[in-house]
Amino acid sequence: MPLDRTDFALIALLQNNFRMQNKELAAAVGLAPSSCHERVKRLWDEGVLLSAHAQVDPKRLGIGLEALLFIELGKHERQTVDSFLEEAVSIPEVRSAFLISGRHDVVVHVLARDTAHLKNLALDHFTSRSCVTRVETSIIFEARLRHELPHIG
Amino acid sequence: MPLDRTDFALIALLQNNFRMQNKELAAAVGLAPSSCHERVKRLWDEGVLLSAHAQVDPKRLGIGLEALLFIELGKHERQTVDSFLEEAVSIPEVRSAFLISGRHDVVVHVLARDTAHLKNLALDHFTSRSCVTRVETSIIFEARLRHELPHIG
DNA sequence: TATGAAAGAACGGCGAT
DNA sequence: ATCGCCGTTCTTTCATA
Repeated sequence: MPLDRTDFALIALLQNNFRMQNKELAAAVGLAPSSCHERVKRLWDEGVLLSAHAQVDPKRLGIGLEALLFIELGKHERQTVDSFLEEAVSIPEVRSAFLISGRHDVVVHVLARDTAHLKNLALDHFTSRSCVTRVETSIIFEARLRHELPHIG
Repeated sequence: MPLDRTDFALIALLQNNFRMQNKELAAAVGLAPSSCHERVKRLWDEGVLLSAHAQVDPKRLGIGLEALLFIELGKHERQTVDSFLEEAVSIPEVRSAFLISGRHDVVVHVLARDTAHLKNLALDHFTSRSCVTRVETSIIFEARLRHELPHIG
């Protein structure tokens, strides 16, 4: 049940490149393909590995602009907050939504074609909502992502 | 070169579930396996598909806490900003870093074991840096992610 | 471009160590 | 828990329409 060094190695490899085949994986961690296959299967079965996703070039989908929306909510009741988050993430242009402590209540990462599209997005889906008291929009100049989570402890 | 309806369908499917096999994919878009295979290969060759990554349960890696750090920089010269971003994303606990317009300069998404770990992270890697004039830390209560990008236009 | 068939490679389960 | 074996399945190429 506890993960060992080999498990962590496999997890790191698959986070960085899920296209790797079992044979390569096995070689990379110094295991026979069959043993490696079994370990990876166990990681799926135990829920350590949750899913896998392809990453796509946003430009090729017509996305020319990304932004963060910093949102303040008027009410902080559970119902209000939950449904706001739920509806936010159901908007296609929304990539992620974070409910946070501090000055802002929610941060939303959105993708848009251009500034006109972004404006409509902000106005139609966020500024206009009754539970939203304030929206601050920040254009993303550069985004750096890391796909590998640290293993702590 | 331009993407058609089938390409978009394949892209959507692979973003949501990269574990899908070519055979399933083919059935899902109504194509023979060989035709489907060729289209997916073309998407890789043309750079529409960039990479694929496994998603891991953070709890299983000892991560009990996520936070956003809102950072203000003293200098906004290219060199300062670039190297700050570069070094930020090279910290294992950093999941993403965004250079943005507006009140804050950089938003960093970090993962930590607990609040003590988060404190050290903030103090050692961010507050202490000479180019950083201010760090605001927000705990993430809830994070919602979407893996499928919208196709616009 | 899409397809079906054929060759090649990988998967996935089993028994032994 | 690891390994090698082997039948099954999928991938991948190619000739054809």
